[in-house]
Amino acid sequence: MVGRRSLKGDYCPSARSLDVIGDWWSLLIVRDAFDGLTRFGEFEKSLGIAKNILSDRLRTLVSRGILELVPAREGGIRQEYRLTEMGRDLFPVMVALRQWGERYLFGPQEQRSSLVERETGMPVRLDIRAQNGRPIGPDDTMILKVPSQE
Amino acid sequence: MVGRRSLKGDYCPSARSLDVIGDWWSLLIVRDAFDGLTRFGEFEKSLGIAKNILSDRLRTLVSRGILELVPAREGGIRQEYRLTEMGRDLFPVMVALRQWGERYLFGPQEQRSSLVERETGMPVRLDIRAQNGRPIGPDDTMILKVPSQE
DNA sequence: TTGATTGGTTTTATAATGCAACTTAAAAGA
DNA sequence: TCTTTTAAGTTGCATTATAAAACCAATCAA
Repeated sequence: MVGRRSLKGDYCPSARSLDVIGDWWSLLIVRDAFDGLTRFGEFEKSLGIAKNILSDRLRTLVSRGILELVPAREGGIRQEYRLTEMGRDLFPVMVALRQWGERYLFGPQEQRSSLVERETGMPVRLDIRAQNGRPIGPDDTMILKVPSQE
Repeated sequence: MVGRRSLKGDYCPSARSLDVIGDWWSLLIVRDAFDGLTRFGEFEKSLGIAKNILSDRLRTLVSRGILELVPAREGGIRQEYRLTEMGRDLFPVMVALRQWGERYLFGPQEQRSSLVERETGMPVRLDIRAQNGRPIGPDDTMILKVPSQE
């Protein structure tokens, strides 16, 4: 590899997002962070990731504003990795990935973790709607490219 | 690398999804497919991806059921890559990535492509709701792990 | 039927990844 | 206080994935 082309300058927001969080590990770390993990060792154990890679990914996620390094809390913890607002706003991405995986990557009887509303225990729903609230699919939409890109 | 650990057996649907589409290129190819691209050369030109990598990714996406290889359409086209239903169902993932990128990865005046409803030209909205329709965020939810995982 | 285009494969170089061993500093224990 | 343990990395090396470019075969246009 001579160096991956950056998509920072791409006019497509999806492309820029993937440029920032589109590698193998970053979203898995974010998933674990949503799940309440905060410490280096917790991520390491949960993901089975090599220490140097985890170190690099955490550093990158912090530098990009998705995680922040909180110096300490109580009881001897040195530092914690916590989701920033930017990181928490990846919630819809995680939910969308989860829904797709549930539908296509599990057998009918297969056990899976599930995301539920805290109060009711009912599953969470994600849907795409037009401004008027009507649910829509890909065929109801189109991409407006920026002029210079055409 | 000695071979990335597969997450096929993970109980978390997000993890399995990332195992399938979590590499650098796959979702970019899917994005282009949503945008109407179907031919090898179109993807190559749009993404600036090396041919061997594109070839490998397309083969993988087909083998996983996200794209399908349609033999021909009209006028001597050899073959086309088209989204399957499984692939089209990645739409919410793409929209979620797009919304996040729009919010955090563009300057206020910066040009960007936008996803709009075809009929009205109005932007598309994505939201997460409880079963009763109330919009909710990450703090309103929790993960139910499978028993054996605990 | 010749030349160009499409859709790849092969080859080779380099960057990313993973593993294991090592380091450092803080926490816990005696 | 001094030692031991643990957490959180860093470093070095082997391996794999990726990229670029050259090559190749089947179409397609003329």
